[in-house]
Amino acid sequence: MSQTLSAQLRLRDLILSGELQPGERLSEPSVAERLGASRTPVRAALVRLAEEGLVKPIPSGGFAVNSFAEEEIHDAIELRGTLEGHAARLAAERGAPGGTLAEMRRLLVRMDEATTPPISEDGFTDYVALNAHFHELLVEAAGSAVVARQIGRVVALPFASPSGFVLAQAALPASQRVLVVAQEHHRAVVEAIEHREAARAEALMREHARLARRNLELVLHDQDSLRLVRGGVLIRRRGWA
Amino acid sequence: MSQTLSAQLRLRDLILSGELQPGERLSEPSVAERLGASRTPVRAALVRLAEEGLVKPIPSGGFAVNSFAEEEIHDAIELRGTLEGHAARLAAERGAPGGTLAEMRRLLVRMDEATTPPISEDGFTDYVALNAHFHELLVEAAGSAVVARQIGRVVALPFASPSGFVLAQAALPASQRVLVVAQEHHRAVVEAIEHREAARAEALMREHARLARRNLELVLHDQDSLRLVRGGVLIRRRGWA
DNA sequence: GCGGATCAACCTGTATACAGACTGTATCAC
DNA sequence: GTGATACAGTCTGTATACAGGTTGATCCGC
Repeated sequence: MSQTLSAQLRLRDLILSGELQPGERLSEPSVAERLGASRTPVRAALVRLAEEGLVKPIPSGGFAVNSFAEEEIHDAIELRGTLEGHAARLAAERGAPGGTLAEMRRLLVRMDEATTPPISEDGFTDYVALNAHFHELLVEAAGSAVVARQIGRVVALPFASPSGFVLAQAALPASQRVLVVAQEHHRAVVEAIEHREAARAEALMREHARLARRNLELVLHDQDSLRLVRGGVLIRRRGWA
Repeated sequence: MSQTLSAQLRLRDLILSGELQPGERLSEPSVAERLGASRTPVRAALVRLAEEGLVKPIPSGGFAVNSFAEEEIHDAIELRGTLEGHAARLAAERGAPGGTLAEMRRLLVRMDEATTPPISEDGFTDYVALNAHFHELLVEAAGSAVVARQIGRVVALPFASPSGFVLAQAALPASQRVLVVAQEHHRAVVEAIEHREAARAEALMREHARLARRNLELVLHDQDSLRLVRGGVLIRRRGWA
């Protein structure tokens, strides 16, 4: 693996885990020393993380760890809903590849299994992985590289991703009901794509993203569950320090 | 200005003007010599152009000038429609800043003036600038940095931008009618945002982008007008070499 | 004449040196 | 005590050297 990629991955981890605090300046020499690389790959990694949004350029040069207002995350999730709705609509209008749809149906069955009560902790973990895969397949079903790229950029922020709040939400009382509804959305959108019901497919994915928005609000006011959200340390809560 | 930024801008110009052919490999030393900079800022510029999409990473390392299939541009324009629809909906739902709306209304008047028949060539040029500004204001009206950033990324490709085909279309017979319709969309979307008619605002911007798609098709089969499209040389036409 | 191996040129990825700019602190004047 | 200023440390942006790998061409064998 290249030094640049390695630096990018490890730096991302350091930021998302909170080891590097939001607002902290990331000077190239210090990061280079910490990662055991030279400045050149570190700089390249910083540029890419800035593209992702985890890191923000400082006007006078260099980068600092970014932080995110509650409203921004709100917007990012809603935007994901619109984009996934766009993808679902395209898939329905143009027809999705049979193989992709078949795989989505297989996933549905496995997600059902993972979420039949009582849901174990492993069940939740499995669900997160399956859910992520399902959303990837949805993008694939749209058959558009342009759309895939764009969705990839929104989802790069972990708390905007489809599984961002699932694990944290598992600790909350309403978790099972939310999962049931989410799973119903999954099932319905596959059906809508199969039946070429474009408007329905689009509306479903928008509503689906709303579940994440609701989870965001619940989790934000529960210090403990927020710790379970990857990158949660980067979130600035309303009326907080 | 930094060497990196300068290299980025000039390299972009070289690519969009067709001086660097699609598919051509851009080796860092050759580009550096051509631009009179060293490899370091050239490499940084290439990374950013790759982010924009004008340049594509080669598996074995380095970059080549990218090219775009007709379908990709189709998809990019439709995606822009969805995103601008999203922005218009947000503006209507949340309420747009009064100053922004007022400026949009002033722009409408000036665009009317630029497009009252007979439309001069200057009229078209003016319209392109005003139209670009209008679309920027629409994004501003949504009041979401996340959305603005995302739209900015789609619009970075010049043929996916709101004014991408206006100039080329000016050479076509149906140009005046298209402009009348486009301008009606502009007027209606401002009205919809003012009246908080979110669904209408969204639908209008989607339909608005469809005009660009129609222009794309017209222009693609007219070699002469294609030359007027910035970045037109990068477009791979269906069933062409 | 054609396919494969060898070799040379070139290119990328990385490390590092250097100049100019910036930040923050400590000192001095008021 | 407060504000401005000078200075030192540090950082970024850039140039350049070097190693490993890739590409393309030439030459040889069949």
